[in-house]
Formats: sequence, C-alpha cells, structure tokens
Amino acid sequence: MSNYSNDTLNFFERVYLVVEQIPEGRVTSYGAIAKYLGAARSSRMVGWAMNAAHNKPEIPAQRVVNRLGILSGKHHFPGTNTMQRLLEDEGISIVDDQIQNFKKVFWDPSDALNS
DNA sequence: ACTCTGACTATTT
DNA sequence: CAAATAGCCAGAG
Repeated sequence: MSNYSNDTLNFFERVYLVVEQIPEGRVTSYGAIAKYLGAARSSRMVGWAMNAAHNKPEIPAQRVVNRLGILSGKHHFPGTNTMQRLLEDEGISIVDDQIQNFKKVFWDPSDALNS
C-alpha cells in the first residue's frame, strides 16, 4: 500500500467498521454512512471506500446501496448478479435491481448506536 | 500541478 | 413527475 495519510486511513477504516456492523438481512445507504461519519456530503467517498474495500472480503459491500435501495454497485461485483444473489441469500427481496421493502430492511448506523 | 472520473444526493428545470 | 445540474472530495493518469 502507498502511504495513506492518517486522516484518509481513518475515513476508510470508519467506513469499513460501519459496513461490517450491518446486520445480516439489513442494508444501509452511502449517505447514511457518510452522515454517521460526519461527512454527509461525502457519500461518494463512501462508495470510493467500498471500491477500495474489495481487498477486504470480510466487508459485506452488497449491504450498501444507494438511498433508493437500488443496487447501484452491482456492476462492481464479479459475475452478473452476484450482489443481488448475496442479498437474496440473506432474505432480502430484490426486483429489477431494487430492494423491496427497502424501508423495512434499512439499517441506520445511528440507530445501532442508540440501541 | 491540472484534469477527469466516480458504488451519491439534493435541488432545479 | 422525469431528467438535467450542481455540489461534494479523494484517487489516478
């Protein structure tokens, strides 16, 4: 790895930590994570972090979708519907690349802290 | 050092 | 209501 500045590394680490905490069968959005990290306007960076997260198979990137519950990042997974298949395997219904009952399966990191 | 791009989102037309 | 535009910020060439 190249020399990442501490700030950048912290940002990526935070994103990873949040994503790893997403319960099975639940999903969240880039914006929600970004907001939780205090960078609500850096939702794209969350996606960027996810891209880097490909080196970390322990990170369930399939549980992170856009705010509409659409599998915007499905093309970044190997195969054709790997992302969809992984989510369906967790009990999430997906139709036309969109998560059904999204509001129901949505998991907000802030909610996890509030317990 | 400059420019382009992107797994987003909110706003405006 | 659907489509275009503008902010956003960091990595890569």
